Amino acid sequence: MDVASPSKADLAREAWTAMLEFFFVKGRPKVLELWREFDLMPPQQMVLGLLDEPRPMGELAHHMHCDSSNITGIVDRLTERGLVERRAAEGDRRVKLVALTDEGRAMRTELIRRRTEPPEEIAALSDSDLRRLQRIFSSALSH
Amino acid sequence: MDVASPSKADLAREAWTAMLEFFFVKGRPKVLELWREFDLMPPQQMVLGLLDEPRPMGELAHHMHCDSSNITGIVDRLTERGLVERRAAEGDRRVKLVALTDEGRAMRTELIRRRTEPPEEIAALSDSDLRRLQRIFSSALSH
DNA sequence: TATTGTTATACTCTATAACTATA
DNA sequence: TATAGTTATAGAGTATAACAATA
Repeated sequence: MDVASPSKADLAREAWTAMLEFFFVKGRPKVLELWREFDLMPPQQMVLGLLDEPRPMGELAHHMHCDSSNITGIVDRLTERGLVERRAAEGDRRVKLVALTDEGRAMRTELIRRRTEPPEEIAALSDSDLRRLQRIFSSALSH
Repeated sequence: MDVASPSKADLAREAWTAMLEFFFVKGRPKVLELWREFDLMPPQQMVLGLLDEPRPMGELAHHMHCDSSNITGIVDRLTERGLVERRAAEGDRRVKLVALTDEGRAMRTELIRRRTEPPEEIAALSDSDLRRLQRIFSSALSH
């Protein structure tokens, strides 16, 4: 092993470490900023984000990798804020569909707009870098 | 605006969205896995990660972007587990230094090793992609 | 007076287990 | 019996405000 040319595994680990640091440490202030701006904790933001259409409680729990009992509380709080409502599902009366209210839909749109605003360090990259990132992570998401 | 060549702002937003999805949605199971594996919640992992050397409570709070009252509880729980201890700081008796125990140091090493293991989707990238990622995010971290 | 860290309080998230209504 | 969702409970994270010890 040549010290000047690290193994591929080392290279991957270095790159991964830098990315973790960027997203989970340097990016933390932005998470806190959105939390305060919308007065929505991350799990509430996640539920709002999932509601592109009405979805059953269980489906929300599945996508959030948490127990469905948590979803009850999260949806309760979103309901108290007037952002979502529970509806009956046709065909199975055990199922409750969570649907956005008009206010919830407006907040979801604004939240997504803010969440997807790239930070300066990304926005300033070259077209070549941006295209490469887009390709790498779109591909990673479909694997 | 040509539909086939999106503006740079759009390109940046697309790339950023894919990255957010990859790290915060697709990556969530790995976060939960480490949580269970070490029985350490993310904030406890973060404190352990910061302790490359003994640090004052306030410095931990600063790096975690949270109130110092939270650190009291987190350090209490790490102390009960025998992973860290509070020490007096020389020169200012108000300050308490949080230091790893031997057991804490061993767990920190293992935790960092596991955290920095790149997922398959990254490990499988070409050398060229990996080098590009390394360059982009190292640079982003120093800005 | 100002700063460091703790305590008190309230709310949210998280999991597990027991429960209700429905299938 | 099995499933969808809720309730009960306990532990952890978060913030704010009030406090003790020290500077």
